[in-house]
Amino acid sequence: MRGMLQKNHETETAFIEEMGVLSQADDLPRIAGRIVGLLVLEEKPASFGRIAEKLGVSRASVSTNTRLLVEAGLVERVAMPGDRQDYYRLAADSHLRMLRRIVGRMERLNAALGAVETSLPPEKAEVKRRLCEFGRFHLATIACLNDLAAATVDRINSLISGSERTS
Amino acid sequence: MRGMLQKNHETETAFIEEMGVLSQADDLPRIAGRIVGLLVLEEKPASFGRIAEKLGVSRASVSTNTRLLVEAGLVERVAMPGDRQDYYRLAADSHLRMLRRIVGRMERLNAALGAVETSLPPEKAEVKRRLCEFGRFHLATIACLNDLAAATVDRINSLISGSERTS
DNA sequence: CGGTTTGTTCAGTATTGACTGAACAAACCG
DNA sequence: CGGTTTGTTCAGTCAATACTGAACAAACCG
Repeated sequence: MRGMLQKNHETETAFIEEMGVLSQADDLPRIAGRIVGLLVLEEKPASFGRIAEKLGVSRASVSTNTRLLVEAGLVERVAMPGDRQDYYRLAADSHLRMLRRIVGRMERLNAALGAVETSLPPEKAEVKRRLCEFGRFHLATIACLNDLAAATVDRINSLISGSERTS
Repeated sequence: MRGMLQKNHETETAFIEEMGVLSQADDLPRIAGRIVGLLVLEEKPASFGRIAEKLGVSRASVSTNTRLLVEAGLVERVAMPGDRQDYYRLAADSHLRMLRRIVGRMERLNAALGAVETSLPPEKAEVKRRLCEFGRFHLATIACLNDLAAATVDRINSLISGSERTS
């Protein structure tokens, strides 16, 4: 039984660390990703102090990274009545936000791509063709992800209307 | 006219730099991304020396990063008859490879996610529900991207069979 | 009020890993 | 063979930035 719990704990930290690594690929500090990972696994909103303690990081880091996450819309700050501490939980649409971040990056690349394509002299037909294909591919990916986002919005809406959020 | 060319050059370097930044989000050094950007814009396969010169980086960096890119399947090393230098060009399916890298990362996260979900005690129903939704979302995204990949494979095949690659 | 708890900010440290230079290996050339 | 060109490798440097500690501000409590 003890072994079970230990193993459980290990997989949890593994998951949290994995989220941390992943976050680096998303222009976010590793701690930010670990916070997200922790919040995914938390039953109730987690207090500022709890986050610092559980992850073993300074309060400064918690402050900075929660701010980043709230700005990115991935995490929500919630107030607990009768407690002065700040509490945090995953945003209901955190998936969407992550998706939108990816899409945003692709769109930025696409803009640079379009600019260079139009500024290219006509004799570079082969390069133009390649750029065009590149752009087409990106647009297809963006469209695909946007569809997914729309579908997810629907799912969330139906979930929320179906059963009210546990406060 | 001179201004045109200048502007053209600026957008090209802007594009190359953008690719460099993007590559960091893909676990690749910035120079690797810049090499890809350069190869996108090159009419013919680019020589080892040309890459180093155009990007203003050391031969060591070119060597390391081309190796990374070839290993990742994003770039191909080609031989030019009568020239001892190595030449590089974009892989025909470079888009796909990038896509697969993204999918691979999502699958890795999904594995950690599944592990923690099964190891979780039954009383944490809310967390389980959240994890399940998270996983479902990832699976949907992966499926979506795989469809896109399949479609792209078709496009490439038809392109190749339609007009032979200009050597 | 002073004292405590909580959160922010910022200067400084520490770490990570990209990038380089130099030494090396290999293939060509005279 | 020596000399040249090309590519690789590796130790070391450098830069970017994540993270911390400490000083600070703000809100609460006695």
